[in-house]
Amino acid sequence: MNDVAATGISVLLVDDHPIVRQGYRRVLESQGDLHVVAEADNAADAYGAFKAHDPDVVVLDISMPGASGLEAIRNIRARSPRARILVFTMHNEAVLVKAAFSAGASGFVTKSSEPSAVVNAIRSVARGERAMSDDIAHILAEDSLSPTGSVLDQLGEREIEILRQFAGGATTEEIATHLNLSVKTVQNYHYLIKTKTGARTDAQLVRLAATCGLTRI
Amino acid sequence: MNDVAATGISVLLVDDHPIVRQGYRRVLESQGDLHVVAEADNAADAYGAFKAHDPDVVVLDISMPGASGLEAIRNIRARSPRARILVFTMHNEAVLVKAAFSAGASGFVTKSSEPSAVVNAIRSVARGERAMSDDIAHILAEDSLSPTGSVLDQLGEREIEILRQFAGGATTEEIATHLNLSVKTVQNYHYLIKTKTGARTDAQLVRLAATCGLTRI
DNA sequence: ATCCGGCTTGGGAAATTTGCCCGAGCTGCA
DNA sequence: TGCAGCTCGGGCAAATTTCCCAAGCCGGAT
Repeated sequence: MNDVAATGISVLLVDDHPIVRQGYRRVLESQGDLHVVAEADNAADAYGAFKAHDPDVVVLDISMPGASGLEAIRNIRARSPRARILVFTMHNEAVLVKAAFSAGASGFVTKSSEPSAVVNAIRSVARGERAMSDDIAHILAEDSLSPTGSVLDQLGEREIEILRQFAGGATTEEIATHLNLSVKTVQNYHYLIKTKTGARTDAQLVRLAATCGLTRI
Repeated sequence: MNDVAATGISVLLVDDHPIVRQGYRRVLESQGDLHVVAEADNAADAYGAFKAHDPDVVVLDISMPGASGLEAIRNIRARSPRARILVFTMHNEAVLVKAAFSAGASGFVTKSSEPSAVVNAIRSVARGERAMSDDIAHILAEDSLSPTGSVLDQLGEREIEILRQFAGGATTEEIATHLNLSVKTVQNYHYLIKTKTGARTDAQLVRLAATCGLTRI
């Protein structure tokens, strides 16, 4: 491996919003040492782009249609354990953060962070360090202290993803398509989530998701 | 800068993610005719910034924490009816689009749009035209409904009451009992409300009720 | 090595709800 | 008088939800 510090840091941007990618690209490139060598707008393309360009850092938003972003992380890491992945998203739920790290992410930064925090996180991750924004650290700290787990802790990763999409207004079929599952499976998850959380109504489910920060209203 | 009209279009950016604002700013300013004169990261500051800078166009994401973005639109328009507001968000639910337009927005563009579509929308809005991205036009076309009013204006007294209880988490039977109606009638109202508002999902209904202040979450 | 438990994925079948059509009573209004 | 709109519910096919079950997989415990 050559010296990253001398040549700069190559970045693969993964986000489903074209304009957002454009913006990030400009912000990162204005730093001088960061170079966006490729972009992808979905989890499926992310690994292809990674393979083709072998970037130092992958910056990706985990809230994408198609396969879950967590899926993408595992995907990339399974084939390239050296990969450095920085999750960059608007979500800040403790369960999500933990899921991302255990999936193999090297860092987790929210979009509420200052641009400087984001670029510093990219540099940290490129050096092989772990990185997270202050708000994430705070949330993880609180979480580790609280004896009463959030309701979401009872839910598996898939369940959380489905709950998020459901609360966001997606139909069962849309979720099935996004996640490449059968409608039947999504229906079963829907039911499972309700029983696990104790919600007796779809509306209660949405409120629950909202109060847990899974969705914004 | 003497004549704004001759020198380009001044823009106020409202989005709660600093990095995202940075990115938009760079994308817009690279166009030459667009100038970001101010930014705000919440609905409350948006009007202050508007008053201070009198921009030609306000570009804002309605999915912000704190006060609803719709609130912000109404706020600005109430005091400055000339204001041109372009909603720029990742959401693409028909109910939200209609709510935004009836709140006084001049345009609605999703973040899935190409950057060129976004800047063109800004130019259109600056000229006083209405603008929306193709996906939004498609969604509204499908929706193909009555000329607007606030979404709640289409609903009768009973419908609103039932929507409130439903969004609050009540079961169909519970609502029927509370209001002394047959379950069948409540079911019919449920259906009616969905078709009238264009909500395709119970979750969308809850979100709608929440954004209209019918229920708190 | 083996077993256990949990996650994920779906089948099946009964129960319930939805989607959409309908009619009827009531009110206000032209 | 008549129309229009809200309120209330029946009917019925289609879809969804509700439960229960099974199989594969994986990680941890024995």
